[in-house]
Amino acid sequence: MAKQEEKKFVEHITPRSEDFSQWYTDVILQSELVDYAPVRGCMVIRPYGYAIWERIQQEMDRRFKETGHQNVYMPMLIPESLLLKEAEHVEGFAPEVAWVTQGGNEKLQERLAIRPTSETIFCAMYSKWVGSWRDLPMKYNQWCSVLRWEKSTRPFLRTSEFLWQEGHTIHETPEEAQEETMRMLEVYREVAQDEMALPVLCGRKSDKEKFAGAQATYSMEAMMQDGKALQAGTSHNFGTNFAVAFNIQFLSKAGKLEYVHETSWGASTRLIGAIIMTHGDERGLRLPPRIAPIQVVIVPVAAHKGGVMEACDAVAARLKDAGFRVKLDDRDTLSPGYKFNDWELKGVPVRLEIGPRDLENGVATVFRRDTCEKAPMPLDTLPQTLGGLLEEIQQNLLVQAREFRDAHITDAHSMDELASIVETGFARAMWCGDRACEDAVKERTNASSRNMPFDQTPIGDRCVCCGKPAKNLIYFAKAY
RNA sequence: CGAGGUGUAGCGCAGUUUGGUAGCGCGUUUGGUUCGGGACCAAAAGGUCGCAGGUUCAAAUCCUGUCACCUCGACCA
Repeated sequence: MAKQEEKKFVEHITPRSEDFSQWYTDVILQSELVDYAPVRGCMVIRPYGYAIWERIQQEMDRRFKETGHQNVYMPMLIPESLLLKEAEHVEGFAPEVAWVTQGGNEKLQERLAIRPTSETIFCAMYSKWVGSWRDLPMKYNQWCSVLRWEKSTRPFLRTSEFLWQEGHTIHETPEEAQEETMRMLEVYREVAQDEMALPVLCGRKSDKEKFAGAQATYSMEAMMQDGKALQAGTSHNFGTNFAVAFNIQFLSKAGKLEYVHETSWGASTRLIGAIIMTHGDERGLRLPPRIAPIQVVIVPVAAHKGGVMEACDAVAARLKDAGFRVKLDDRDTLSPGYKFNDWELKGVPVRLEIGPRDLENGVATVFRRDTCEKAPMPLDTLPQTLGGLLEEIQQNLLVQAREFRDAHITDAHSMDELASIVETGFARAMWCGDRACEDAVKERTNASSRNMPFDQTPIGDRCVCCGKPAKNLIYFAKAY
C-alpha cells in the first residue's frame, strides 16, 4: 500500500483545499482544456476545451436568435479616430489597447487598434445604416475574439486575447433599450443556470464598476469555491451616449431627428473558468451533462476477452442513436484503472464499465462523476436510464453549487464584519451610494462591489461603511 | 507596475555551494505477458542545460545583460 502511494504519476493535482489557485492550473492543463501559448498572456484552447466552448456557443446562439438577433462580423481593426469618439469609453480602454502601426514595410498614417471591444465600429456602421424609425430596432451579435493588453493573466479567467460574443443593438426608445438590456441579462442567467449549472446573482453595477461609456451596467456574478466572485456576463444600456458621439440618428414617426438608444452585452470563454471553479473537485473537472462534450464514456474491462469489445461497440452505437454524446475508450495500451482516473479528471458525467462479469449479468457498471458512486444497470434499458441519470446529475451540480453559494453569503453590518466575510465569501450589505465608501471598502478589505440585486429588500438602514442613511442593498466580494 | 520564485529530454525533478564525459522517475517506441481503480518484463530512442555576451585550458555550474513563466499584491470581461 505504501509502495502504491510513493508511486509518482505525471498526472498529479494539487489538493483543492490546499491551494485553489494551483489546483486550477493543474486541472486545466492536465485535463487538456488549454495550454500556454508562445505569446505572453495568451492561451491555446485545445480540442476538449474548445468543444465546451462550442456547447456554450450553441446554447447562447440559439437563444440570441430566438430573441430576434442576427449574427454579423465586424473587422478586427479599428481606426484610432473612431476609438477616440466616446470620451469615457476611450479613457476606460486606452490603457489596454494594442496598436497596429505598420503594414508591410509602410508605416501607417493612422494607427489601428486591435479591437478590445467593438462598440465604436458597430456605432460607425449603425450611423450609416439607420435612417428611419422603420429601420429600428437593429439587433446584431458577433462571435469573435478581442484583445486587451492585460498585465497579469490566467487561462480562461483573464487572457490578453479571448473569445466572446458581443451583442450590439439600437432602439427607438429608452424603454425598448432597457427592455433589451434586461432581456439579454436574463438570457445569460438562463444559460448559466440551466445549461452550466451555475447559480448566479444578477443586479446592477455601481457607477464605479460600470462599463466605460455606459449609462447602466448589469451583471451576473458567480461564486467560485474559494469564495471569490467571477463576473460571468454583462449587459449594458448606453442610453444615447454613443449615439450622440457617433451621430446615430433616425427620423421618428413624428418626423423629428432623434438619437437611437443603444445596448451591448457580452459573455466570454471566462464562463469555462466559472464551470471549472464552481464544480471541480479533488479528482478534477465535473462537467454539467448539458455542456459536457462527452456525456458518457464507455470503458471496456478485459477488452481482449471474447465479446467485450463487440458489446461496447453495440452499446456505443445504441446510445449515439439515442442522442447522447458518447465516447468509447478503445485505447489498447492503457489499463481500465488508468482510464477511470483519466475520464474523472476530464469531468465526464457518466462512465460505463463493461466487462465479462457485466455481460454475464446483462448490465453495465455505471459510475456517476458528481457523487462518484457506482451501480449496475441493465443494458436493455440503458438509453432511458441514462437520460434520467444525466438530468439528475445536472440538477445535483446546480443544487450543490447553490448550497455552497448560499452558505457563503453573509450579511455585513459593519466594516469589521465585511472584512472578515469577504475572506471566505460574499458580503451582503447596505450602502449609501457614495463612491468614497466603495473605495474605502476596497482599501480596507480588497473587495469590490459586485452588484445591486433587483430585490432590494433592505437588511438595515445605514451604510456599512460611513453609517449614513443607506440607499442600496449591494454585494461585496473579492473578484477575479 | 511592486515583492518573491523558477527556467536542465514530452512532463516532473536532481546536478550549480566547491567549474572537469548530461543524470533520475514518469511518459514515448518495439516485442511479450497482462486487463474489475493509475499493470509488469526486456530492449531502444530522446537534451546546443531559456537566450546573448564575458571569464577560463575547460561553464548547466562563476560574472553581466536579457527573455519567459509561476506565486502574492496594485489595475481590468
